[in-house]
Amino acid sequence: MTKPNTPVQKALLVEDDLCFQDYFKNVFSNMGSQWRLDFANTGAAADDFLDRCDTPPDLVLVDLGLPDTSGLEVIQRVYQRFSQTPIIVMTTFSAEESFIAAIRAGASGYLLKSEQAHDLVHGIQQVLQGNYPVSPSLARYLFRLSGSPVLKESNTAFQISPREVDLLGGLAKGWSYAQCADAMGISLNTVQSHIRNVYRKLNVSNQTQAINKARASGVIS
Amino acid sequence: MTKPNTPVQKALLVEDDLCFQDYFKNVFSNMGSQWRLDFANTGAAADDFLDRCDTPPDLVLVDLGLPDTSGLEVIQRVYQRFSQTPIIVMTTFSAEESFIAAIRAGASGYLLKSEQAHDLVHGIQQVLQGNYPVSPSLARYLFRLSGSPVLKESNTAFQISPREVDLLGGLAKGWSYAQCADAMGISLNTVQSHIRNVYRKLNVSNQTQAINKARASGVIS
DNA sequence: ATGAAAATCACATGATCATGTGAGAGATCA
DNA sequence: TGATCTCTCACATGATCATGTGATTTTCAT
Repeated sequence: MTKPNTPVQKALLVEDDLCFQDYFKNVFSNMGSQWRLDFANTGAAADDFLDRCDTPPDLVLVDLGLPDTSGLEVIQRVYQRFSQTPIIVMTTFSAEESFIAAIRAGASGYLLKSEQAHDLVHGIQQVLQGNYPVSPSLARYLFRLSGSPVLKESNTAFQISPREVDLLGGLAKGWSYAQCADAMGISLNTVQSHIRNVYRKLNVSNQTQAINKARASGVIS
Repeated sequence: MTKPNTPVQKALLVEDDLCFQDYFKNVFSNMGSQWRLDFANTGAAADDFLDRCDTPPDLVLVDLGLPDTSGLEVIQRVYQRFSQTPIIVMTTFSAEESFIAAIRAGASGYLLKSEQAHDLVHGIQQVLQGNYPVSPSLARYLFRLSGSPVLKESNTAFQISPREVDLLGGLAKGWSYAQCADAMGISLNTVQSHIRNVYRKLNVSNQTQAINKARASGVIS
């Protein structure tokens, strides 16, 4: 498929975890063809890079757990600017809800970081060939999704409001409702009201599940 | 310092995260001298390796977040067997409590995984030269510690039992007490009994705090 | 062998959380 | 303008969690 003298292709990795940056240097060294890897630690850095780009990148890898801005926004901006560039989403957890949102934002594939290195290589190569790879555990989810009533619920990509994020952040630190109420300057009743809405949006029924799901979706760090 | 023809030194990395294993291959390739890296995914695998060792390893790196057994136990066994071998502890988070315990168990240094690669190289080289490196954020903690009443509290290195770890694992997944009880095959009363002991050991007063502290100490992943 | 710690259970009670219903003020968008 | 959403609050109730006291068995190290 590839000519003897393959030109260097360039990829952008939007990822704040240094460990994972190095991991991907390794993954790309096993990819067969020549690759130049650029890194962006934050959404802002990714924007900078895209501004300075004269030619579209051949591949963009986005982590959904970025500190400053949602990885989804990065995907949207990349897609708006370079609609032909394949975008692969990666998350640490199996965040089913965010999958739908990521694909809608323009992602071409969705891989879990926990995959073995050669599976990642395979997934990336599939994207470059025009396919839409997803991790096995997500594929199972999609299978369940098709034609099931679950579709409607998960279809509405949830939107957690700023105050709800504040609250989740407090709870994630181990604060009680009363402490969160104090810190946020609202009443205990209001905290419970927010929690009720968060649980509905995330489709969970206790704190830990909510925190886990919020983390998995990149809502909180 | 090193002769022109430096002999190959061998290091053991006790770490279950594949990503970090790759990261360390990279770190060691920047170390200057020749290194042979061996890996152990679990505490049991580390024991196996040590049994088969004819000569002591030149360096042991231990992750405190192993799945089967506490990293502390690995440190103790390495120290008992090869008291001259430098042991470096690594954790993802800044776990002040476990620092004291790790040093007592025989560790020579304590580094955070979030450090830059060249800082890790530097820390490792310091250990090999007989120094006791710690990450900057931990150094701050130690400074605060000296001569402060905090010492007594953190001095009591907590030891979470296997069953307690099981329970924390279930809770971290978002399970209720009843679900944990079912999964563990014990009564709800026993779950509450375990929780009471965990809270006392970790000095916390709710689930999220316990999970956070357990994660930070490498008790659960 | 004696003490310490782990693991198991019971009973009990107050605190906190989860959930339901309802409602008013403000912002935004069609 | 009406619909929708966020943010705020109140009242209420059942479920779950946090904590105390006490007890038995097993295991493990001194």
